[in-house]
Amino acid sequence: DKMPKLGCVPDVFSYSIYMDGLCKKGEIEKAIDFLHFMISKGCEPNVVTYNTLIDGLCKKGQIDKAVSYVDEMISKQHQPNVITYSSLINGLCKKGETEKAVGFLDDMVSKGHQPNVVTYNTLIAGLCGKGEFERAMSILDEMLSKGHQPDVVTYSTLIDGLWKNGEIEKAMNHLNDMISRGHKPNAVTYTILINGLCKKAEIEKALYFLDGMISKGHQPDVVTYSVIINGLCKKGEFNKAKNFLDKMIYNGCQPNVVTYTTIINGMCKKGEIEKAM
RNA sequence: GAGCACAUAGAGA
Repeated sequence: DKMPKLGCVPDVFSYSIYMDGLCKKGEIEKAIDFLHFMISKGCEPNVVTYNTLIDGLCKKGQIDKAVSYVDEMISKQHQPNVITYSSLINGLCKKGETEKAVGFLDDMVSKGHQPNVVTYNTLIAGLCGKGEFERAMSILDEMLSKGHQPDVVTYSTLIDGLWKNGEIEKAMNHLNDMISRGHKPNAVTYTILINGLCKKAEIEKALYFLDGMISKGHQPDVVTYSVIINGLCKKGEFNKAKNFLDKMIYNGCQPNVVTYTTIINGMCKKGEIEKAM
């Protein structure tokens, strides 16, 4: 609102950034109104503007509406790109509609759009989340055969999915595979492994991996700490859990609502209501 | 010469 008074007018970047803000807040109705608003101000939305809105709709599960905006952008001569398709595929995956998501991938290929590593990762994550590992692996094969190198996200996704499905051997095979291919685990990869070990109550090993990640220069974040605190609480080791809470704060990592809920719940489940208070 | 404008993996209940 103030921009014109300051002698400049918002351009498509400004509008798209604001649009993204509305979408990230989940205010999708406002985002749709905003699309019309910017047009009324004489600013034509571009591919990024549409992608932003389409992703917002997809994240709300409104795939059909998202597709209608794909049609609209096409009618305005804005061709959907790999990000548009990735958003749609992600939306379908998050709804568990992996069948359709695979269909969209085939669709985009047949229309001459090349999926990239994010598109593939999105689909692999969706398939892993549904326990459809066979299909996830066939997508992995497809990306390899097309010359797309899996990245740390691809591998982390597979490791997490397989481990949570009890296929720890296979998960570790992928870990070794990624390392031998020259991809280093990052903080998320380490956290996935630490979580897997904590869930098996193997805290010692988990802490060994924690040391490993720190020595490789990856700082544990609020998720890493929360995972460990959860593992300790589930074993009733509240003093150690409290030590980690202190340690994370000391290390400049702010506990969040999940961290505290983890501790409070852990204590309450073990009848330690006083401590929780 | 200025804008990290949009998509993917990890925690509790």
